[in-house]
Formats: sequence, C-alpha cells, structure tokens
Amino acid sequence: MAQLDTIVERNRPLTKGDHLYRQHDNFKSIFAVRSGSFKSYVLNSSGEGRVTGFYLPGEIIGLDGIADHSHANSAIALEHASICEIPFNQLESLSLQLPVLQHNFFSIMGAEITKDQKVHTLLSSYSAEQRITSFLLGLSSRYARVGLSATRFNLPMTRGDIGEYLGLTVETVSRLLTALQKKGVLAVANREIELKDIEALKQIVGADAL
Amino acid sequence: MAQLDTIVERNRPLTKGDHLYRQHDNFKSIFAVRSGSFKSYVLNSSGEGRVTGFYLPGEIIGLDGIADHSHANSAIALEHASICEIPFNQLESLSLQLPVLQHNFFSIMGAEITKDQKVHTLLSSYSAEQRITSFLLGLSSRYARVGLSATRFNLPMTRGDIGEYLGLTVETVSRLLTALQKKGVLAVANREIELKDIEALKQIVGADAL
DNA sequence: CGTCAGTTTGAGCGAGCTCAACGTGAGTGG
DNA sequence: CCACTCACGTTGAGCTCGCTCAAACTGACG
Repeated sequence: MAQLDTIVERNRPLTKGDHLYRQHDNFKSIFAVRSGSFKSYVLNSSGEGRVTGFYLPGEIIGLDGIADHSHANSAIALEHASICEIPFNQLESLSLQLPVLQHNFFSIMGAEITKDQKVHTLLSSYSAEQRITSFLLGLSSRYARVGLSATRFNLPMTRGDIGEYLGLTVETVSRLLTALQKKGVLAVANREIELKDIEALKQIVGADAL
Repeated sequence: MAQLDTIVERNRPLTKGDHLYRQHDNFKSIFAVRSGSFKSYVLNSSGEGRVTGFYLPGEIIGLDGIADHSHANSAIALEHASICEIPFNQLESLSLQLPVLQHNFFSIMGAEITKDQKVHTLLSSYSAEQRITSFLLGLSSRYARVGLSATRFNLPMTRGDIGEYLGLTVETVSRLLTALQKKGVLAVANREIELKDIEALKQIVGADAL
C-alpha cells in the first residue's frame, strides 16, 4: 500500500461549487474523498439536472469515466472538501504488480455495482416515505463507517438534491421530513438532523434495509 | 485471448426457469451469455421479487457477487440459453499477467456502473411512457450489437418482468404498449415486437436517449 | 440591511396504481 | 386430437400518492 501512496496526488482543497470534473470531460483519474462531500449529476437537454450520487469521506468518485474514457456525470463539491487524485493508468499499472491492489479495486467497483442495483430496487418499488427513510439510514451508516455519529449529522445537500436523487420533488422531501419529525422518529433543523429512533426508521423501510 | 479461453468453462445448456445462481449463493464465477436470455432479481421479505436486470447474448452476468463474495441477486433463464462460466479467481490471476485483460475487465465493470446510473436517471425522472420507450430502444440496440434486427425482435420477458424492472405495474405496461401501437410507432403481438418508427420513439424519450 | 437561494406549507390535480373481470394461448393429460 | 388448465395479458373504473402551482418564510452572505 505504500506503493499506492506514491502515485496518489493530494490536491488543493476545493470549496463549495467547485467542479471535480464535468460531464464529457476526458477521464484521467478517480478520486478518494478525504473530507467534505460531493454530488454527481447529469444535465438533460433542457438544462435541468438529476443527481446521480453523493460521495462522503472515504468514498471513491469518478468510476463513471472508466468505461469509455469520458465522464458520464459532473461532480461538484457540496462544501469545503479535499480529495486524493489517483491517476487511473498508474493505478492499472500498479495493479498488475500488486495482486491485492487489483483485488481491492475489483471489489470497490463491484460494491458500486451492488449499491446501484439497490438504488434501482429503491426507486422502482419504494414509496416516498421509504425512499427518504432509506436514504437517511444510508447516510447514517456511511457516516458511522468513518467514525462519525450515526444518529446526528449534517445533510451536506439541499432538499432539492435529495429529491432529484430519490425521484421526488422538493416539496415532497420537505413535507416528509416534517411528517417524520412529527412522528418523533427524527428531528431536523435546517441541515442538521438527528435520527431519534433508528429501529422505527428501519421498520418504515421494511425488513430489507438498503 | 487464447489464454482466457483456457479458463472458460462451456456449461450445459439451461432451460427456461433454471437458476444460474441464487441470492446469497457463494460467488465463484461470472458468466457470459452465449445464447438465450436471463433476468436477475431480488426477493424482498414479503416474498415478492423486483427485477434488477436483463441479460442478452454477449453480456456479462454475475458481477453483483464480486464485492462481498456472495450474490446480491438471483439469476434465472427466461428461455433456452447457454453460457460460458468464467471462474473469478482464475480471471484475477490471468489479469495480473495480461494487461489487456485487466483493462478490458475494468472497462466491463465501468460500463455496468455507467449503465446502472442511466437507469437511476430513468427511474427518477422519466414518465411511464418514456420508461417503456427507453427500455425498448435499449433492447433494440443491444440486439443490434450482436447482429440481430434492431426493429423486430422477441421480448424474452413477461410484461410483469418489464414492469418490475421499470417500476411500473403490469397493467401500465400493457396499456402503454397498446397506446404506442395505436400511435403507430410500434406493433406488438404477444412477445413479438416491431419498432416501426425509431425516430418517433427517440423523440418520446427526449433528446437524451438511454 | 437587502437579496436570493433554499425551505415550508397549502390547495387542487392527474399519472399511474388498485381492484376486478375477462381474454388468450401454450402446455398437459386423457 | 381435443379438453382442460393455468400463467400471462388486456381492459375498465375508481382512487390515491406525489406532483404542480402558488405564496410566504428563513437564513446566509455581500
């Protein structure tokens, strides 16, 4: 892993609104989020965007460019953030020498595929309430994975971003957050959220959590 | 590529309803579809399934098991089918020796990720009519890729399967196929379909085709 | 302290779902 | 070869969840 370290470039910090790359950009590197958060999105012909993913510390962003050497999404910082840039061709070369690295990278891509398929199920069969709940539980465990609180965290994205990601409107997202708060299972004030009853939230999603 | 050939196992043919693997099965191999077609699906706790993908000749199935060495989906043959089985650990070993193979496999996984993200956009922002249309155009170009007709082909899956995949009910799928037929852009009889006006279909989906 | 993006709340509407009934064709057994 | 069956498909009628449109509120930042 020390060898991986040699090819990683620690880039300058990014600030809210900075693009990491844009749709159709030439693909050169993947990025590991060190701090802060990003969203990826696509623009349709009428100029409106759809959010395709959120990326938190410890997660990998940019895999959408591997297939055809050009990014399918744009990626933008949601707040102050820093990243590690990993040039893809160097990663490939090094993977030929380090079986563990190759194996890990296959796993990372496999995990992305599995995650996307779960989102597919979520979008094709869950109600609005289940989508929001599942989304919040997902954020919770992703924050927990990097040692942050699983019950109290900040939403780095807007209600609109959440809506685009989950296939809902801003209004629906807002209304449901209020409704869940009235149920007492969570408390939300602006971007700050506290999950007060994880078990109840899991029950809303159904036995099969995301 | 001749070396890849040495690790591929050409399995016995499968018939409609045969499982290639089941959810939670230990992951051992990925499969290339040689003929016929498959669907992958997950069962939720209440026993109902959601289709997560369709696999046609020339496509790779089983990538959902790479991440945690266990399949996230079940895969079942929709008709008589044959496959090539590629043991994954052998593929990994060989990839260490053949840079081209490693590169190609990264590309294949990257393509799967890009495809899944397009489905995400489809499910989160398209109307029922756009979903069906986009789905049919997708099938069309996938059949064309292996030398079959892009305008006339058989639907190997049921209306129910299509509905589960697209997040619609059987009734909606059926109604929309009838409606599209009345518009004159396609003709459908049972499983046989003819796309009569590809341009019109693309227009329904919008400028950004899937 | 004004501005503007983001958020909330309300009222009405409609796309797609639910429930129900009927049609159809491929496979099976007599 | 026909009758039966059962999964699959179609069509209709009514309802509901989430969308649309509209208006007001909040807070961050210049």
